[in-house]
Amino acid sequence: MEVLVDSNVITIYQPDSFNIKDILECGQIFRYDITPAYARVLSKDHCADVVTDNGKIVIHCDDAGYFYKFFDLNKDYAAIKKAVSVNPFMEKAINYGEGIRILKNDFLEMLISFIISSNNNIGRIKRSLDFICRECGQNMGEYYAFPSLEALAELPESFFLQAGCGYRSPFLAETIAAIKDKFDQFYLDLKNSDTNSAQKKLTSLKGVGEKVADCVLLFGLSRYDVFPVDTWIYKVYKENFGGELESRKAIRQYFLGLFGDLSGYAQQYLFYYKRNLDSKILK
DNA sequence: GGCCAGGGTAGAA
DNA sequence: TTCTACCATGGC
Repeated sequence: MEVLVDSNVITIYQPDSFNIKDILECGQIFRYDITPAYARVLSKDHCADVVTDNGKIVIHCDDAGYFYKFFDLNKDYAAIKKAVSVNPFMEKAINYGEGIRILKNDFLEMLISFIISSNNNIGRIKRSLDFICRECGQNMGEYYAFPSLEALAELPESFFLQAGCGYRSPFLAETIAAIKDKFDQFYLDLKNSDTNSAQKKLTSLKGVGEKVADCVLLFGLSRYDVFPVDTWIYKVYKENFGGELESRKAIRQYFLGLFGDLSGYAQQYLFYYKRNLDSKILK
């Protein structure tokens, strides 16, 4: 595909592996609106409007450099698909989610979002995050930014309860308090750590277990040698990979052995396909 | 009205 | 180290 980048517009001619519906609805992002005609995507304090016409994709945004990276446009997804297409089920999953790209999203936003995600559903996660941004994020005119860490640190636990975060509210308040004065160093530490020790550092935060840490690593730190095991992955392992393992940790290791450094991509195809298949969401 | 959702924590075994 | 009970909340 050919990508043209202007200051506020990105144009993709003959797109390959880019379908905005697949990208937004595969569970990696919670702040977006989508209609058949167009989609609005929010990340940190940025906003992009995506329209598809005649097989050409046009992205109007506030910072084309940010969204060129965000949409991972400098990557060959055809090669990734070929590599993770290890069996007929994977072929079907990849065919279903052919337009998926793993977004390079904001680390802090991913950390907060996936703490909220635990034992929760995507609809409620979206509503909680929307409330938090509307009440606490900067008003950008047509949308609200994700709140700064300083703004988040001002919020009492009761605010998160009001946002519908339930029993995760004290986890959020505690984790925000723990990182607020050392965020830059914490972030640099993670960037400079191998994936296993980065996961350990993340799980030391309240509300962050192995699965949430894997999601933060995948979507917020561009680590692809991870494999978040949620309820859908557990199901697809049991029902479609003939799995006899029981623990999430063992299932994670099984898939890491299968997909290696491309595990994160494979996981997204599986999650999206299985969830939509079982929920009878047709394309 | 019980089950489920992009699970994690604390305490017991 | 692994197992269990419990955790808010809304949609179905």
